[in-house]
Amino acid sequence: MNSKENKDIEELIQEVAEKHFLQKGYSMANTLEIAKEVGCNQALIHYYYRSKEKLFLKIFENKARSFFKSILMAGNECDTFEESIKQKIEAHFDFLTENPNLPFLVINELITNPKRMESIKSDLVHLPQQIFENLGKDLEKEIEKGNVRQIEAIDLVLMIASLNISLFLAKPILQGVLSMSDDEYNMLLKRRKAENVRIILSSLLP
Amino acid sequence: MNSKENKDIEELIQEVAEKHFLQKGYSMANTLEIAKEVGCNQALIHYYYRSKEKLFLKIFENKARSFFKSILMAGNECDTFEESIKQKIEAHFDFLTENPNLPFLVINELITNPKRMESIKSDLVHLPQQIFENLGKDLEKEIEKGNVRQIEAIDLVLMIASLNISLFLAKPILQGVLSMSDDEYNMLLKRRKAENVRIILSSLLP
DNA sequence: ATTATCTATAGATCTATAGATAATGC
DNA sequence: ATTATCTATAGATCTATAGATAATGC
Repeated sequence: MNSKENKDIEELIQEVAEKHFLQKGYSMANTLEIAKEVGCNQALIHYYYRSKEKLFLKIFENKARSFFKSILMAGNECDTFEESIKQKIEAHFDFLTENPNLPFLVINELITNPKRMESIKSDLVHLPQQIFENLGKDLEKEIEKGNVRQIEAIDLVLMIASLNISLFLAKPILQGVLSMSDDEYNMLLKRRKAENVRIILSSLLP
Repeated sequence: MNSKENKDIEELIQEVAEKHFLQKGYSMANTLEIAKEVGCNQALIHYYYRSKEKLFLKIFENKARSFFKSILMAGNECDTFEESIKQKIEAHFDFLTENPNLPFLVINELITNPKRMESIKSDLVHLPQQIFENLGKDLEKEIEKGNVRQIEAIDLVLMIASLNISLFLAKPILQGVLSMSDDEYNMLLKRRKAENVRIILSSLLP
């Protein structure tokens, strides 16, 4: 509340909307509840953003971009290959810790509404390039040196993303089915972060 | 069409609804379109199932149960521990191949609507037991023998589930961002199935 | 007679817009 | 004067129900 009072309502609408979209996805979020939480009426959202769809896209395109980039962002100035992979995994994990609902949003929207892909595709055409130019070349070198078994960059990226992201998608399952408390869940996260590094590095050995 | 004509409309409604719920989730599926595809009017769905919610629960409870059981169902009559883990991973993977949208449905519903958990919880209270009674004990034995490193059953289950399920959740990403064709995606699946077995087994080594 | 299926529509929910009013900047 | 905010409501969409009609089984 305190810090909110000073802000632009326009900005505040976007922040609250972001929260709602991340928790419920596009179709289950609604402008009336967003307005309620902002403390304005529902029409004002349209005054600033024209439509629910435009408001969503403004948020989603940014979020999706950072989601996809998060896996490649770190570890580029490391001494050893092993260290750079470790950095990537941990940075990705930390990003997810800060954005725990983001995988749900991106996956949910891309599965239920294929048109979403079009709106973010232009941001992402360079992604395969980036993967292959950086990680792919590093991998090739290490494979040649005999430090790493034959593996494609895409498989490594998939493995990292899978092991990290699943933990955040599975939160309600872990808490509901296995009756984990918040504390237990957080402890699991911490343990899995280290485990994921270990698993992935050991799976790269020849 | 051919085989559909003979069936009960009641049964047909459930089948079509299942398809729609799996593709769109509860809130984005609607009874009018289900009726259209069935070839009846929308009121008939309520005649048989009373409400959209009741129709959904009838489907979801079954589906969720099989989703959770799928990871434990195989490999109980194997000669070696290694073989039994391999069987479990592959059986789980094959189950997902037959039910590629099921992870989306279960995860999506549990994240967006916490009440769903209540409706399936009674089916699942025995799950932790099952995990620990079977897999947990096997693991302990192997750890004692020195064949397997120290690891908890829950971590092994998480690893298997993560690596397998992610591939099916990521389908639109793989096809959209990396421009994979159906064929390429299916080849990736096949490769990953073998890879997942390999990764998991190697990660269990001391 | 009973069960299955249809038509028609009420009622809820949600987005979007028109038009009124209040706040702000010059 | 212009911009921000509000009230009120149209219009779309969807679920659910009431009541009519058709099909079925005895």
